[in-house]
Amino acid sequence: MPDLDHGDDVAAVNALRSGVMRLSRRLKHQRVDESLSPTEISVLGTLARCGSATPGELARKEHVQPPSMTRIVALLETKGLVSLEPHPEDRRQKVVKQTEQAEVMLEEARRKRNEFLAALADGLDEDEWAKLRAAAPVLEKLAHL
Amino acid sequence: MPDLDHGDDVAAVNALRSGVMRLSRRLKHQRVDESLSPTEISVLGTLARCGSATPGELARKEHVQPPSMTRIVALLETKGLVSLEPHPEDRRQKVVKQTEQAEVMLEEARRKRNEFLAALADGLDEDEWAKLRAAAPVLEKLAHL
DNA sequence: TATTGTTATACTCTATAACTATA
DNA sequence: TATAGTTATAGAGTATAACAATA
Repeated sequence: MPDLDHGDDVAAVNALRSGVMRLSRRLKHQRVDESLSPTEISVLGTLARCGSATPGELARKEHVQPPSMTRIVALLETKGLVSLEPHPEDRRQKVVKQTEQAEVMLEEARRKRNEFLAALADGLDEDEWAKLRAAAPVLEKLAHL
Repeated sequence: MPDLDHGDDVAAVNALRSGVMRLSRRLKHQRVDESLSPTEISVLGTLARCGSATPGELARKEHVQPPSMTRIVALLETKGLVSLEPHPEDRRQKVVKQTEQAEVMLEEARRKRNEFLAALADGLDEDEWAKLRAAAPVLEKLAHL
């Protein structure tokens, strides 16, 4: 385990928390699609990686409560971005899958996101950008440890 | 400007956004003080660094609208964590300062935060932790570019 | 009896619009 | 006329509690 007693780590921890909270607020407003909340986009991203998942699995991965995921999945289904199928082995559960429309949407979203971050990245030098690139997967890991 | 056309950067951008959003959700729940929202804590952190600021300055730094900052400052004042003084040169403005109680609280908060992150950090190796440490200030910079 | 998911409800945080006071 | 801050109101997102269906 990293030694958190050092002053450097204490400062880093503060910067990390503060940076994550403020940046999340900015990203929340810089939506790739006005009709999609950050969590909805994140769910679609998860489905794109995992193929499919049950509402319960999605709730655990996104760190929201089951009733919240029920609502999110229902909204995504209304928008035609996911389909719900019965679970093959357990009739209590459901299987959430992304539709083809979601794949098209994600591709478009990726393009817009890159434009936004490219604009932000104008203020970063190559070294700073490299540090972010290196930390990105660690942030993801930290998010669901 | 970093070249965002590369596949690596596209993947990093996705991981960055997704990681920041999910981690922010976790941090939101892992509050150092149940009665303090993440933005309230962030405002206190800013005041600890800058000494004092006007509500308008705080709103810009935290990326919230002025009416939201009015409410946040009012809540912090109710809790005895900030004091409001008249601006010496402009009677429209106010000066927000942290109280001694806030300093004590922040010290306690830092201790609890470190416990929480130390627990999380159990799942990271030294190399991953170093990457986070390096990226933390860049995240902060990105948050208010 | 435990678990998955849903329904009903309430809360927290933030935004927008309209207003007041000062520059 | 422009700016700093406030008041009033609305909306988005999530949580908790209670419930239904299935294991």
